[in-house]
Amino acid sequence: MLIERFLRNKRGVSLEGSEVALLQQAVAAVRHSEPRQTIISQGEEVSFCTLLVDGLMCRYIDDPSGVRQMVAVHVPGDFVDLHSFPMKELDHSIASITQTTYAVVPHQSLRQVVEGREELMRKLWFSTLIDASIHRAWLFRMGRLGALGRIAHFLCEMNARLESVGLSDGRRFVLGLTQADLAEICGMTSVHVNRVLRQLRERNVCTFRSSIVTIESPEKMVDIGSFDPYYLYINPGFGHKMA
Amino acid sequence: MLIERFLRNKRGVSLEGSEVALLQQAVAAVRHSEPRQTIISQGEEVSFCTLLVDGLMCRYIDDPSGVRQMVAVHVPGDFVDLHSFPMKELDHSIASITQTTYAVVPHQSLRQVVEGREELMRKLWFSTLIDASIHRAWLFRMGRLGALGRIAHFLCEMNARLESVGLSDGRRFVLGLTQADLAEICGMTSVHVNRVLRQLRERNVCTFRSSIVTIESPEKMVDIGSFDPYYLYINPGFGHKMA
DNA sequence: CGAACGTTTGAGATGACTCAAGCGTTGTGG
DNA sequence: CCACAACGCTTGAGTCATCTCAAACGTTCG
Repeated sequence: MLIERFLRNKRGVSLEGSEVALLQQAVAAVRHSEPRQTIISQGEEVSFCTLLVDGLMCRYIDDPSGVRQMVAVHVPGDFVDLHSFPMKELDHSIASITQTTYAVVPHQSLRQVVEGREELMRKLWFSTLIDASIHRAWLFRMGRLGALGRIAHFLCEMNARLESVGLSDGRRFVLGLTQADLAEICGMTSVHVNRVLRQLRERNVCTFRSSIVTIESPEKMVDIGSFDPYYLYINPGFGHKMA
Repeated sequence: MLIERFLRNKRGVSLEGSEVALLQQAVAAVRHSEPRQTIISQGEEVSFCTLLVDGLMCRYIDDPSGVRQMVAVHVPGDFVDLHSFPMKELDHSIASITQTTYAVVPHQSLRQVVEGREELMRKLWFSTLIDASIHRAWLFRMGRLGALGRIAHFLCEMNARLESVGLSDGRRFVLGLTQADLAEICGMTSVHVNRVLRQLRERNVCTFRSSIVTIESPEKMVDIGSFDPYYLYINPGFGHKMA
């Protein structure tokens, strides 16, 4: 069940059994990566897409001076670079953060799968647009929130996204990021990330220790981060998914 | 020729004459707006897309406290909310900045147009992915550049995008934004935007007066803004488009 | 045990913000 | 045709958030 998490619990879209089967068949290989490996470099021409099955990946742009800015973090079930299917080349790089397992789906196979299936193509398109929506929320975060708000907003997002694929209980989850990673995500220095995390801890809002995030006060978190999960297009009823 | 600028000079994609005609026929109405009008509000269910023909529009997210963060600026030829076609609802609002002319394209018509035309659908998809790519560049801008760099980067982007649709000569263009708009785009205050613009002027890099931007030193601009236009997916050979 | 890595803390520098006031231009009504 | 309101731009002074540089600490792993 490599792709069972893909588009799971997303509002406005839902894969049918036959579509899941088709995508499953399009998987050419399953691979593993060590932490902190570059999977695809900016500008490379790519002929396949990467579906993250386990672990965390990120997408980043580097500065001429060598500092990176992460532009996306991916959780299991994300089609990390589905946009390479229509685009062929990427404007950024992709790397693993933790150890990962991922499925490789050749563009060629995708082309066959969507042939004559506009509805499925629309769903794939939709999936890339959620990524764009997340980009916009990140822009809001960077533009309008201070350091405390940025970290809180990001952790709220991770909580919501992981919960929707069954990897958070809504308050506690494993997040294999370092403080330096958080800095690259939120556009700040790791020193300042450290101070902000301490504040969240001292205010009994949230703790982040050895890769485990515990949200003590979801209300305060949401408030500090001005977080509204609307942009994630998560089905509000996803808790009752078996109904 | 309402849509003649759409996807013009973009690398990796090019509309055929028949496709242009089809899209043209899908236009249900042409409308005008005054400056500073909300066109679509966040959360609204939409049944049509907006193709900007003339003027500037923006997309923004507002803060609970009422401050806006712009997440996109659109120039003529942009399909402002093509993503509403697969998504149906928007996670942000859309507003005009200047007076605008835009074409209204019902989702229904688009559905008919793409039916059985996967290649055209792929091109539309591509177009929404360029927006996502621009979002990522904005994230880089916000996360890694200081105030001076942010303004320079943004003006470089506008220059490149406007040039690709014939609205900049490569150094000089009309940009109907106020300093307060620039602040909302770059995540800073308008007071500070003002000081940064003065710096660019005093260093003979760029001037921005009464809606006219003049880039005196493209080299310095690119350098200050760490600008690499790769992410815009503009055809490098677009100057020779008639060849 | 030592190296490598991530975290923590401090002190000082600086970039960007806030508040506040003045200026210039444009458009409108008397 | 003038006066004034509205809006956007400009500038100054003081404050605060975040960064930089630097050092020390803890843990993990070979």
